[in-house]
Amino acid sequence: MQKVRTRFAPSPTGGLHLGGVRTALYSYLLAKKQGGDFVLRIEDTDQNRYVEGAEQYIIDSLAWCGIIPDEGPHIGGQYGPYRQSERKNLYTQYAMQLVKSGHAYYAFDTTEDLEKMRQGAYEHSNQYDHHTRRHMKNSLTLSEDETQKLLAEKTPFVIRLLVPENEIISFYDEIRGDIQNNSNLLDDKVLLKADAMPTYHLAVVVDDYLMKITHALRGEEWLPSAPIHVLLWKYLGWEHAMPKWAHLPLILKPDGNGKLSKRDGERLGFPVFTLNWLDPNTEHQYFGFKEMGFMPEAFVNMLAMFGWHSGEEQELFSMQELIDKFSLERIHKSGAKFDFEKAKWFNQAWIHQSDSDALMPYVKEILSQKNITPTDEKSLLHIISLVKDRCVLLNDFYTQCYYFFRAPHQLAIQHVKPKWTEEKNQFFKSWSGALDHIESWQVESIETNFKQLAEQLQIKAGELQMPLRIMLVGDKYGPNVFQIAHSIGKEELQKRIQTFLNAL
RNA sequence: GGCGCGUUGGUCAAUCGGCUAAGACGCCUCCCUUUCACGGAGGAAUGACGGGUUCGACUCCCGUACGUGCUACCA
Repeated sequence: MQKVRTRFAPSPTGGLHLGGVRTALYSYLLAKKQGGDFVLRIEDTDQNRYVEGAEQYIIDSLAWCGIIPDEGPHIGGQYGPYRQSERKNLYTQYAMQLVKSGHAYYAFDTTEDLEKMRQGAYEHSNQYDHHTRRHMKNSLTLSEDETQKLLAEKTPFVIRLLVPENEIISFYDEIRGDIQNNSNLLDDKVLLKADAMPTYHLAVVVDDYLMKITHALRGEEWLPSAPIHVLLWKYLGWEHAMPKWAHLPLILKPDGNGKLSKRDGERLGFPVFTLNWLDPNTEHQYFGFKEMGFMPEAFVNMLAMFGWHSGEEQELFSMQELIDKFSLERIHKSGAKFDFEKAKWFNQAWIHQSDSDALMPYVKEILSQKNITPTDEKSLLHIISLVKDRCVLLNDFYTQCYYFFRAPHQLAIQHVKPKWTEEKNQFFKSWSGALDHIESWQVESIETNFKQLAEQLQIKAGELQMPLRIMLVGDKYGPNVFQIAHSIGKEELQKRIQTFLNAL
Protein backbone atom coordinates (compact mmCIF):
# COMPACT_ATOMS: atom_id res chain seq x y z
CA MET A 1 0.00 0.00 0.00
CA GLN A 2 1.08 3.53 -0.75
CA LYS A 3 2.23 5.71 2.14
CA VAL A 4 3.11 9.32 1.59
CA ARG A 5 4.58 11.40 4.36
CA THR A 6 5.22 15.04 5.10
CA ARG A 7 7.59 16.26 7.79
CA PHE A 8 7.26 19.53 9.58
CA ALA A 9 9.63 21.52 11.70
CA PRO A 10 8.30 22.01 15.25
CA SER A 11 7.42 25.61 14.55
CA PRO A 12 4.88 27.12 12.19
CA THR A 13 7.48 29.51 10.90
CA GLY A 14 9.76 26.61 10.16
CA GLY A 15 7.41 24.85 7.86
CA LEU A 16 3.79 25.73 7.95
CA HIS A 17 3.70 28.65 5.64
CA LEU A 18 2.33 28.22 2.13
CA GLY A 19 5.10 25.91 0.95
CA GLY A 20 4.71 23.52 3.84
CA VAL A 21 0.96 23.26 3.55
CA ARG A 22 1.27 22.67 -0.15
CA THR A 23 3.70 19.80 0.44
CA ALA A 24 1.19 18.30 2.84
CA LEU A 25 -1.63 18.84 0.36
CA TYR A 26 0.20 17.18 -2.52
CA SER A 27 1.21 14.31 -0.26
CA TYR A 28 -2.39 13.90 0.81
CA LEU A 29 -3.69 14.04 -2.77
CA LEU A 30 -1.16 11.48 -3.93
CA ALA A 31 -1.91 9.13 -1.04
CA LYS A 32 -5.67 9.35 -1.40
CA LYS A 33 -5.62 8.94 -5.16
CA GLN A 34 -4.29 5.42 -4.65
CA GLY A 35 -6.32 4.80 -1.54
CA GLY A 36 -3.15 4.97 0.54
CA ASP A 37 -2.19 6.68 3.77
CA PHE A 38 -0.98 10.16 4.52
CA VAL A 39 1.56 10.24 7.34
CA LEU A 40 2.32 13.37 9.31
CA ARG A 41 5.68 13.70 11.01
CA ILE A 42 6.80 16.42 13.38
CA GLU A 43 10.48 17.20 13.76
CA ASP A 44 11.64 18.09 17.23
CA THR A 45 15.28 17.13 17.36
CA ASP A 46 16.45 20.66 17.89
CA GLN A 47 15.22 21.92 21.24
CA ASN A 48 16.20 25.46 20.36
CA ARG A 49 13.70 25.47 17.56
CA TYR A 50 10.80 24.00 19.40
CA VAL A 51 7.88 26.37 19.76
CA GLU A 52 5.16 25.76 22.32
CA GLY A 53 1.83 24.97 20.73
CA ALA A 54 3.27 24.61 17.27
CA GLU A 55 2.39 20.97 16.92
CA GLN A 56 -1.29 21.52 17.58
CA TYR A 57 -1.21 24.54 15.30
CA ILE A 58 0.14 22.41 12.46
CA ILE A 59 -2.53 19.77 13.01
CA ASP A 60 -5.25 22.43 13.19
CA SER A 61 -4.05 24.13 10.06
CA LEU A 62 -4.14 20.93 8.06
CA ALA A 63 -7.53 20.02 9.50
CA TRP A 64 -8.94 23.36 8.36
CA CYS A 65 -7.78 22.48 4.87
CA GLY A 66 -9.54 19.13 5.13
CA ILE A 67 -6.27 17.22 5.39
CA ILE A 68 -6.58 14.54 8.02
CA PRO A 69 -3.50 12.35 8.48
CA ASP A 70 -3.90 8.59 8.74
CA GLU A 71 -0.88 8.35 11.01
CA GLY A 72 0.65 11.09 13.08
CA PRO A 73 1.67 12.40 16.48
CA HIS A 74 -1.89 13.23 17.53
CA ILE A 75 -3.58 10.04 16.39
CA GLY A 76 -0.82 7.48 16.54
CA GLY A 77 -0.58 4.49 14.25
CA GLN A 78 1.18 1.16 14.23
CA TYR A 79 4.61 2.60 13.38
CA GLY A 80 4.83 5.08 16.23
CA PRO A 81 6.01 6.96 18.11
CA TYR A 82 5.61 9.75 15.57
CA ARG A 83 7.48 12.41 17.46
CA GLN A 84 11.19 12.53 16.81
CA SER A 85 12.30 12.99 20.40
CA GLU A 86 10.55 9.76 21.39
CA ARG A 87 12.56 7.75 18.88
CA LYS A 88 15.97 8.76 20.12
CA ASN A 89 17.35 5.29 20.87
CA LEU A 90 16.40 4.08 17.40
CA TYR A 91 18.62 6.65 15.74
CA THR A 92 21.56 5.87 18.01
CA GLN A 93 21.21 2.22 17.18
CA TYR A 94 21.41 2.79 13.42
CA ALA A 95 24.19 5.35 13.74
CA MET A 96 26.23 2.72 15.60
CA GLN A 97 25.44 0.18 12.93
CA LEU A 98 26.96 2.54 10.36
CA VAL A 99 30.08 3.05 12.46
CA LYS A 100 30.48 -0.71 12.76
CA SER A 101 30.09 -1.27 9.05
CA GLY A 102 32.69 1.41 8.33
CA HIS A 103 30.32 3.93 6.73
CA ALA A 104 30.43 6.40 9.57
CA TYR A 105 32.92 7.54 12.18
CA TYR A 106 33.29 9.42 15.45
CA ALA A 107 34.41 13.03 15.30
CA PHE A 108 35.64 14.94 18.34
CA ASP A 109 36.34 18.30 16.77
CA THR A 110 35.54 21.38 18.79
CA THR A 111 33.70 24.39 17.42
CA GLU A 112 37.06 26.12 17.13
CA ASP A 113 38.54 23.22 15.14
CA LEU A 114 35.64 23.39 12.72
CA GLU A 115 35.86 27.14 12.44
CA LYS A 116 39.56 26.90 11.61
CA MET A 117 38.84 24.36 8.89
CA ARG A 118 36.09 26.53 7.42
CA GLN A 119 38.37 29.53 7.35
CA GLY A 120 40.46 27.54 4.89
CA ALA A 121 43.23 26.15 7.09
CA TYR A 122 43.56 23.09 4.85
CA GLU A 123 44.09 22.81 1.15
CA HIS A 124 41.43 22.10 -1.47
CA SER A 125 38.39 22.45 0.72
CA ASN A 126 36.67 24.29 3.52
CA GLN A 127 34.07 21.68 4.25
CA TYR A 128 34.37 18.46 6.24
CA ASP A 129 35.10 16.08 3.35
CA HIS A 130 37.63 13.64 1.97
CA HIS A 131 40.21 16.45 1.73
CA THR A 132 39.93 17.81 5.21
CA ARG A 133 38.82 14.86 7.31
CA ARG A 134 42.41 13.59 7.59
CA HIS A 135 43.36 16.83 9.34
CA MET A 136 40.58 16.62 11.87
CA LYS A 137 40.21 14.90 15.20
CA ASN A 138 38.18 11.79 14.44
CA SER A 139 38.26 8.01 14.64
CA LEU A 140 39.79 7.92 11.16
CA THR A 141 42.87 9.89 12.17
CA LEU A 142 43.06 8.69 15.76
CA SER A 143 44.18 5.21 16.71
CA GLU A 144 41.62 2.74 18.00
CA ASP A 145 42.99 3.13 21.52
CA GLU A 146 42.87 6.91 21.42
CA THR A 147 39.32 6.82 20.16
CA GLN A 148 38.23 4.40 22.87
CA LYS A 149 39.92 6.54 25.47
CA LEU A 150 38.13 9.70 24.37
CA LEU A 151 34.82 7.83 24.36
CA ALA A 152 35.52 6.43 27.82
CA GLU A 153 36.28 9.94 29.07
CA LYS A 154 32.91 11.03 27.75
CA THR A 155 34.44 13.51 25.36
CA PRO A 156 31.62 15.08 23.33
CA PHE A 157 31.44 13.56 19.87
CA VAL A 158 29.30 13.43 16.80
CA ILE A 159 28.92 10.65 14.28
CA ARG A 160 29.64 11.61 10.70
CA LEU A 161 28.88 9.83 7.45
CA LEU A 162 31.97 8.63 5.62
CA VAL A 163 31.25 9.80 2.09
CA PRO A 164 33.06 7.67 -0.51
CA GLU A 165 35.48 9.13 -3.03
CA ASN A 166 34.97 9.20 -6.80
CA GLU A 167 31.47 7.86 -6.94
CA ILE A 168 28.60 9.09 -9.04
CA ILE A 169 25.49 9.02 -6.90
CA SER A 170 22.36 9.03 -8.97
CA PHE A 171 18.71 8.84 -8.16
CA TYR A 172 15.42 9.41 -9.86
CA ASP A 173 13.24 12.33 -8.91
CA GLU A 174 9.61 11.91 -9.91
CA ILE A 175 9.42 15.53 -11.02
CA ARG A 176 12.91 16.21 -12.36
CA GLY A 177 14.02 12.84 -13.65
CA ASP A 178 17.54 11.47 -13.22
CA ILE A 179 19.81 13.49 -11.00
CA GLN A 180 23.51 12.77 -10.60
CA ASN A 181 26.04 14.01 -8.10
CA ASN A 182 29.76 13.54 -7.71
CA SER A 183 30.50 12.22 -4.23
CA ASN A 184 33.73 14.22 -4.06
CA LEU A 185 31.70 17.37 -3.68
CA LEU A 186 29.67 16.10 -0.77
CA ASP A 187 30.71 16.64 2.84
CA ASP A 188 30.70 14.17 5.72
CA LYS A 189 27.39 15.17 7.20
CA VAL A 190 26.78 14.88 10.91
CA LEU A 191 24.28 12.07 11.50
CA LEU A 192 24.13 12.02 15.28
CA LYS A 193 24.73 15.20 17.23
CA ALA A 194 26.65 15.58 20.49
CA ASP A 195 23.35 15.55 22.39
CA ALA A 196 22.67 12.12 20.85
CA MET A 197 19.81 13.47 18.78
CA PRO A 198 19.82 12.71 15.08
CA THR A 199 20.10 15.29 12.35
CA TYR A 200 17.43 15.41 9.68
CA HIS A 201 19.61 13.28 7.41
CA LEU A 202 19.64 10.26 9.70
CA ALA A 203 16.15 10.70 11.02
CA VAL A 204 14.46 10.99 7.66
CA VAL A 205 16.02 7.77 6.38
CA VAL A 206 15.46 5.72 9.53
CA ASP A 207 11.88 6.92 9.92
CA ASP A 208 10.92 6.44 6.29
CA TYR A 209 12.28 2.92 6.36
CA LEU A 210 10.68 1.86 9.63
CA MET A 211 7.37 3.43 8.70
CA LYS A 212 7.38 1.82 5.27
CA ILE A 213 7.06 5.10 3.43
CA THR A 214 6.65 4.70 -0.33
CA HIS A 215 6.68 8.35 -1.44
CA ALA A 216 8.57 11.26 0.04
CA LEU A 217 7.62 14.77 -1.00
CA ARG A 218 9.60 17.78 0.13
CA GLY A 219 10.73 21.21 -1.04
CA GLU A 220 13.34 21.73 -3.68
CA GLU A 221 15.73 23.11 -1.07
CA TRP A 222 16.39 19.47 -0.13
CA LEU A 223 17.65 18.46 -3.53
CA PRO A 224 21.34 19.10 -2.76
CA SER A 225 21.25 16.76 0.24
CA ALA A 226 19.29 14.00 -1.46
CA PRO A 227 22.49 12.10 -2.45
CA ILE A 228 23.41 11.91 1.26
CA HIS A 229 20.09 10.23 1.90
CA VAL A 230 20.53 7.87 -1.02
CA LEU A 231 23.91 6.88 0.42
CA LEU A 232 22.34 6.20 3.80
CA TRP A 233 19.63 4.00 2.31
CA LYS A 234 22.37 1.99 0.65
CA TYR A 235 24.70 1.74 3.66
CA LEU A 236 21.92 0.73 6.00
CA GLY A 237 21.11 -2.03 3.57
CA TRP A 238 17.66 -0.79 2.70
CA GLU A 239 18.16 0.26 -0.90
CA HIS A 240 15.34 -2.00 -2.09
CA ALA A 241 12.87 -0.16 0.17
CA MET A 242 13.83 3.40 -0.73
CA PRO A 243 10.81 5.61 -1.30
CA LYS A 244 10.18 7.51 -4.51
CA TRP A 245 11.37 11.08 -4.26
CA ALA A 246 9.63 14.22 -5.42
CA HIS A 247 11.17 17.63 -4.85
CA LEU A 248 8.55 20.35 -5.11
CA PRO A 249 9.26 23.74 -6.67
CA LEU A 250 9.71 26.69 -4.37
CA ILE A 251 7.15 29.38 -3.72
CA LEU A 252 8.86 32.70 -4.30
CA LYS A 253 8.26 36.26 -3.17
CA PRO A 254 5.87 38.17 -5.47
CA ASP A 255 8.42 40.91 -5.92
CA GLY A 256 11.33 38.62 -6.69
CA ASN A 257 14.46 37.83 -4.74
CA GLY A 258 14.02 34.58 -3.01
CA LYS A 259 11.76 32.18 -1.21
CA LEU A 260 8.55 33.47 0.28
CA SER A 261 9.16 34.02 3.98
CA LYS A 262 7.00 34.59 7.02
CA ARG A 263 7.83 38.30 7.07
CA ASP A 264 6.79 38.86 3.47
CA GLY A 265 3.16 38.64 4.41
CA GLU A 266 3.00 41.80 6.39
CA ARG A 267 5.46 43.55 4.13
CA LEU A 268 3.24 42.93 1.11
CA GLY A 269 -0.15 42.79 2.79
CA PHE A 270 -1.25 39.17 2.56
CA PRO A 271 -1.10 36.11 4.82
CA VAL A 272 1.54 33.42 4.46
CA PHE A 273 0.04 31.24 7.19
CA THR A 274 -3.10 29.17 7.12
CA LEU A 275 -4.43 30.23 10.50
CA ASN A 276 -3.60 33.15 12.76
CA TRP A 277 -0.49 32.42 14.75
CA LEU A 278 0.65 34.23 17.86
CA ASP A 279 4.33 33.46 18.29
CA PRO A 280 4.73 32.73 22.02
CA ASN A 281 8.40 33.72 21.98
CA THR A 282 8.12 37.07 20.28
CA GLU A 283 4.39 37.74 20.85
CA HIS A 284 4.25 38.56 17.19
CA GLN A 285 0.88 38.03 15.56
CA TYR A 286 0.92 36.48 12.10
CA PHE A 287 -2.29 36.51 10.10
CA GLY A 288 -3.91 33.53 8.46
CA PHE A 289 -5.91 32.93 5.33
CA LYS A 290 -8.80 31.68 7.41
CA GLU A 291 -9.11 34.82 9.47
CA MET A 292 -8.69 36.97 6.40
CA GLY A 293 -11.87 35.44 5.03
CA PHE A 294 -10.82 32.56 2.83
CA MET A 295 -12.99 29.50 2.40
CA PRO A 296 -10.90 26.39 3.03
CA GLU A 297 -12.02 24.96 -0.31
CA ALA A 298 -10.76 28.06 -2.11
CA PHE A 299 -7.48 28.03 -0.23
CA VAL A 300 -6.87 24.39 -1.05
CA ASN A 301 -7.88 24.93 -4.67
CA MET A 302 -5.54 27.90 -5.01
CA LEU A 303 -2.64 26.11 -3.37
CA ALA A 304 -3.11 23.01 -5.50
CA MET A 305 -3.04 25.04 -8.70
CA PHE A 306 0.10 26.80 -7.62
CA GLY A 307 2.73 24.41 -8.87
CA TRP A 308 0.49 21.85 -10.49
CA HIS A 309 -1.85 21.92 -13.50
CA SER A 310 -4.41 19.39 -14.63
CA GLY A 311 -3.78 20.15 -18.29
CA GLU A 312 -7.43 21.01 -18.78
CA GLU A 313 -9.03 24.42 -18.75
CA GLN A 314 -10.94 23.82 -15.55
CA GLU A 315 -9.60 25.90 -12.67
CA LEU A 316 -12.07 25.24 -9.89
CA PHE A 317 -11.65 21.89 -8.19
CA SER A 318 -13.04 20.37 -5.03
CA MET A 319 -10.76 18.26 -2.87
CA GLN A 320 -12.25 15.10 -4.35
CA GLU A 321 -11.68 16.31 -7.90
CA LEU A 322 -8.10 17.20 -7.02
CA ILE A 323 -7.58 13.72 -5.62
CA ASP A 324 -8.97 12.20 -8.81
CA LYS A 325 -6.89 14.33 -11.18
CA PHE A 326 -3.65 14.74 -9.27
CA SER A 327 -0.43 13.30 -10.58
CA LEU A 328 3.23 13.86 -9.77
CA GLU A 329 4.11 14.17 -13.46
CA ARG A 330 2.10 17.35 -13.77
CA ILE A 331 3.89 19.17 -10.98
CA HIS A 332 6.01 21.98 -12.34
CA LYS A 333 9.77 22.07 -12.16
CA SER A 334 10.26 25.77 -11.69
CA GLY A 335 9.54 27.96 -8.70
CA ALA A 336 6.70 30.45 -8.97
CA LYS A 337 6.04 33.86 -7.53
CA PHE A 338 3.05 33.95 -5.24
CA ASP A 339 0.17 36.07 -6.57
CA PHE A 340 -2.29 37.19 -3.92
CA GLU A 341 -4.64 38.74 -6.49
CA LYS A 342 -5.12 35.33 -8.04
CA ALA A 343 -5.57 33.80 -4.60
CA LYS A 344 -8.42 36.24 -3.92
CA TRP A 345 -9.95 35.41 -7.27
CA PHE A 346 -10.15 31.75 -6.26
CA ASN A 347 -11.99 32.72 -3.11
CA GLN A 348 -14.39 34.96 -5.00
CA ALA A 349 -15.05 32.18 -7.47
CA TRP A 350 -15.76 29.74 -4.65
CA ILE A 351 -18.13 32.13 -2.91
CA HIS A 352 -19.81 32.64 -6.24
CA GLN A 353 -20.33 28.95 -6.94
CA SER A 354 -21.34 28.06 -3.38
CA ASP A 355 -25.00 27.77 -2.43
CA SER A 356 -26.33 30.22 0.10
CA ASP A 357 -26.86 27.25 2.40
CA ALA A 358 -23.17 26.47 2.35
CA LEU A 359 -22.23 30.07 3.00
CA MET A 360 -24.68 30.54 5.85
CA PRO A 361 -22.42 29.30 8.68
CA TYR A 362 -19.63 31.61 7.59
CA VAL A 363 -21.94 34.60 7.29
CA LYS A 364 -23.53 33.92 10.67
CA GLU A 365 -20.10 33.78 12.25
CA ILE A 366 -18.97 37.02 10.64
CA LEU A 367 -22.15 38.83 11.61
CA SER A 368 -22.05 37.54 15.16
CA GLN A 369 -18.56 38.92 15.56
CA LYS A 370 -20.19 42.30 15.00
CA ASN A 371 -23.04 41.46 17.35
CA ILE A 372 -25.59 40.86 14.66
CA THR A 373 -27.64 37.70 15.15
CA PRO A 374 -30.13 37.17 12.35
CA THR A 375 -33.25 35.46 13.64
CA ASP A 376 -34.90 34.47 10.38
CA GLU A 377 -32.79 31.90 8.51
CA LYS A 378 -34.95 32.01 5.42
CA SER A 379 -34.51 35.71 5.03
CA LEU A 380 -30.77 35.45 5.75
CA LEU A 381 -30.52 32.89 2.98
CA HIS A 382 -32.20 35.32 0.63
CA ILE A 383 -29.88 38.15 1.69
CA ILE A 384 -26.83 35.95 1.06
CA SER A 385 -28.06 35.18 -2.43
CA LEU A 386 -28.45 38.91 -3.07
CA VAL A 387 -24.95 39.89 -1.98
CA LYS A 388 -22.64 36.93 -2.48
CA ASP A 389 -21.56 37.98 -5.97
CA ARG A 390 -20.22 41.16 -4.44
CA CYS A 391 -17.93 39.43 -1.95
CA VAL A 392 -14.32 38.50 -2.58
CA LEU A 393 -13.45 37.55 0.99
CA LEU A 394 -15.93 36.11 3.49
CA ASN A 395 -15.39 39.16 5.68
CA ASP A 396 -16.88 41.27 2.89
CA PHE A 397 -20.24 39.79 3.87
CA TYR A 398 -20.34 42.16 6.81
CA THR A 399 -20.00 45.28 4.68
CA GLN A 400 -22.36 43.85 2.09
CA CYS A 401 -24.98 42.67 4.60
CA TYR A 402 -25.01 44.72 7.74
CA TYR A 403 -27.44 47.36 6.47
CA PHE A 404 -30.09 44.67 6.18
CA PHE A 405 -29.98 44.45 9.97
CA ARG A 406 -28.93 47.92 11.11
CA ALA A 407 -29.27 51.43 9.83
CA PRO A 408 -26.10 52.48 8.03
CA HIS A 409 -23.62 54.09 10.40
CA GLN A 410 -22.80 56.86 7.94
CA LEU A 411 -24.75 58.44 5.13
CA ALA A 412 -22.63 59.47 2.17
CA ILE A 413 -24.90 62.43 1.47
CA GLN A 414 -22.18 64.12 -0.59
CA HIS A 415 -23.26 61.89 -3.48
CA VAL A 416 -26.78 63.40 -3.56
CA LYS A 417 -26.52 66.78 -1.91
CA PRO A 418 -25.39 68.77 -4.99
CA LYS A 419 -28.44 67.66 -6.97
CA TRP A 420 -30.90 67.75 -4.11
CA THR A 421 -34.11 69.70 -4.68
CA GLU A 422 -37.20 70.59 -2.71
CA GLU A 423 -39.17 68.39 -5.12
CA LYS A 424 -37.15 65.37 -4.14
CA ASN A 425 -37.61 66.23 -0.51
CA GLN A 426 -41.36 66.36 -1.08
CA PHE A 427 -41.30 63.10 -2.95
CA PHE A 428 -39.73 61.15 -0.13
CA LYS A 429 -42.02 62.70 2.45
CA SER A 430 -45.04 61.74 0.38
CA TRP A 431 -43.75 58.30 -0.40
CA SER A 432 -43.02 57.56 3.22
CA GLY A 433 -46.62 58.47 4.03
CA ALA A 434 -47.99 56.53 1.08
CA LEU A 435 -46.27 53.41 2.28
CA ASP A 436 -48.75 53.20 5.14
CA HIS A 437 -51.46 52.42 2.60
CA ILE A 438 -49.50 50.12 0.28
CA GLU A 439 -51.63 47.07 -0.57
CA SER A 440 -48.95 44.39 -0.33
CA TRP A 441 -45.32 44.21 0.81
CA GLN A 442 -43.67 42.74 -2.25
CA VAL A 443 -40.56 43.88 -4.09
CA GLU A 444 -42.61 44.56 -7.21
CA SER A 445 -45.33 46.49 -5.47
CA ILE A 446 -42.85 48.68 -3.62
CA GLU A 447 -41.12 49.46 -6.89
CA THR A 448 -44.39 50.15 -8.71
CA ASN A 449 -45.60 52.33 -5.91
CA PHE A 450 -42.34 54.29 -5.97
CA LYS A 451 -42.37 54.77 -9.73
CA GLN A 452 -46.01 55.75 -9.90
CA LEU A 453 -45.54 58.45 -7.33
CA ALA A 454 -42.44 59.70 -9.15
CA GLU A 455 -44.48 59.95 -12.32
CA GLN A 456 -47.27 61.84 -10.57
CA LEU A 457 -44.78 64.35 -9.21
CA GLN A 458 -43.02 64.45 -12.56
CA ILE A 459 -39.61 63.39 -11.30
CA LYS A 460 -37.53 60.80 -13.09
CA ALA A 461 -37.54 57.63 -10.98
CA GLY A 462 -33.89 57.10 -11.81
CA GLU A 463 -32.96 60.38 -10.13
CA LEU A 464 -34.57 59.19 -6.95
CA GLN A 465 -32.91 55.82 -6.77
CA MET A 466 -29.52 57.06 -5.69
CA PRO A 467 -30.92 59.02 -2.76
CA LEU A 468 -32.97 56.00 -1.76
CA ARG A 469 -29.84 53.85 -1.91
CA ILE A 470 -27.94 56.26 0.32
CA MET A 471 -30.84 56.16 2.79
CA LEU A 472 -30.84 52.38 2.94
CA VAL A 473 -27.20 51.41 2.46
CA GLY A 474 -25.40 54.60 3.34
CA ASP A 475 -23.29 54.45 0.20
CA LYS A 476 -23.21 53.71 -3.51
CA TYR A 477 -23.21 49.93 -3.49
CA GLY A 478 -25.34 46.88 -2.87
CA PRO A 479 -28.11 45.02 -4.66
CA ASN A 480 -31.35 46.40 -6.09
CA VAL A 481 -32.78 49.06 -3.74
CA PHE A 482 -36.29 47.67 -3.75
CA GLN A 483 -34.99 44.30 -2.71
CA ILE A 484 -33.35 45.96 0.26
CA ALA A 485 -36.41 48.02 1.06
CA HIS A 486 -38.55 44.92 0.99
CA SER A 487 -36.17 43.00 3.21
CA ILE A 488 -35.80 45.57 5.98
CA GLY A 489 -39.55 46.10 6.27
CA LYS A 490 -41.86 49.08 6.05
CA GLU A 491 -41.22 50.69 9.41
CA GLU A 492 -37.46 50.51 9.11
CA LEU A 493 -37.72 51.94 5.60
CA GLN A 494 -39.75 54.90 6.85
CA LYS A 495 -37.29 55.41 9.68
CA ARG A 496 -34.31 55.50 7.33
CA ILE A 497 -36.04 57.96 5.03
CA GLN A 498 -36.66 60.22 8.00
CA THR A 499 -33.08 59.93 9.26
CA PHE A 500 -31.81 60.88 5.84
CA LEU A 501 -34.10 63.87 5.45
CA ASN A 502 -33.05 65.09 8.88
CA ALA A 503 -29.40 64.67 8.01
CA LEU A 504 -29.81 66.89 4.97
C1' G B 1 33.45 31.02 -4.81
C1' G B 2 31.77 25.67 -5.53
C1' C B 3 27.75 22.54 -6.65
C1' G B 4 22.43 21.50 -7.72
C1' C B 5 17.84 23.01 -9.96
C1' G B 6 15.26 26.12 -13.17
C1' U B 7 14.01 29.95 -17.46
C1' U B 8 6.80 30.67 -22.43
C1' G B 9 3.08 37.86 -21.70
C1' G B 10 3.49 41.98 -15.43
C1' U B 11 1.81 37.10 -12.68
C1' C B 12 -0.01 31.78 -12.80
C1' A B 13 0.31 28.72 -16.97
C1' A B 14 -1.09 24.99 -21.87
C1' U B 15 2.10 22.81 -25.52
C1' C B 16 5.29 16.48 -24.67
C1' G B 17 8.98 18.42 -33.12
C1' G B 18 4.11 21.19 -37.33
C1' C B 19 2.42 27.56 -33.76
C1' U B 20 -1.55 31.84 -37.09
C1' A B 21 1.84 29.92 -29.10
C1' A B 22 -4.50 27.99 -25.27
C1' G B 23 -6.66 29.61 -20.81
C1' A B 24 -6.72 32.34 -16.05
C1' C B 25 -5.37 36.67 -12.79
C1' G B 26 -4.31 41.76 -13.30
C1' C B 27 -4.78 46.05 -16.72
C1' C B 28 -7.67 48.81 -20.74
C1' U B 29 -12.34 49.59 -23.96
C1' C B 30 -17.41 48.63 -24.77
C1' C B 31 -22.32 46.30 -23.42
C1' C B 32 -25.64 45.10 -19.28
C1' U B 33 -26.95 47.97 -14.73
C1' U B 34 -29.34 55.31 -13.43
C1' U B 35 -25.32 52.14 -7.43
C1' C B 36 -21.41 48.59 -6.51
C1' A B 37 -20.60 44.00 -8.19
C1' C B 38 -21.66 39.69 -11.17
C1' G B 39 -22.16 38.57 -16.26
C1' G B 40 -21.14 39.34 -21.67
C1' A B 41 -18.04 41.19 -26.00
C1' G B 42 -13.30 42.89 -27.35
C1' G B 43 -8.01 44.75 -26.67
C1' A B 44 -2.76 45.42 -25.34
C1' A B 45 0.98 41.93 -23.61
C1' U B 46 5.03 35.98 -24.14
C1' G B 47 9.13 31.54 -26.12
C1' A B 48 16.34 34.97 -21.98
C1' C B 49 20.61 35.06 -25.59
C1' G B 50 23.98 32.45 -29.04
C1' G B 51 25.17 28.03 -31.50
C1' G B 52 23.92 23.19 -33.21
C1' U B 53 20.49 18.60 -34.64
C1' U B 54 16.16 18.49 -38.09
C1' C B 55 12.33 19.26 -44.04
C1' G B 56 10.66 21.85 -39.69
C1' A B 57 12.63 23.77 -32.82
C1' C B 58 8.97 27.05 -27.64
C1' U B 59 9.68 21.81 -27.66
C1' C B 60 15.90 17.87 -28.39
C1' C B 61 21.55 18.92 -27.52
C1' C B 62 25.66 22.38 -26.15
C1' G B 63 27.34 27.03 -24.39
C1' U B 64 26.32 31.94 -22.17
C1' A B 65 23.33 35.01 -19.26
C1' C B 66 19.88 35.47 -15.54
C1' G B 67 17.02 33.54 -11.43
C1' U B 68 16.84 30.38 -7.34
C1' G B 69 18.49 26.75 -3.75
C1' C B 70 22.28 24.30 -0.88
C1' U B 71 27.13 24.84 0.95
C1' A B 72 25.45 24.17 10.14
C1' C B 73 26.15 19.41 15.77
C1' C B 74 18.78 23.99 11.27
C1' A B 75 15.24 21.79 9.06
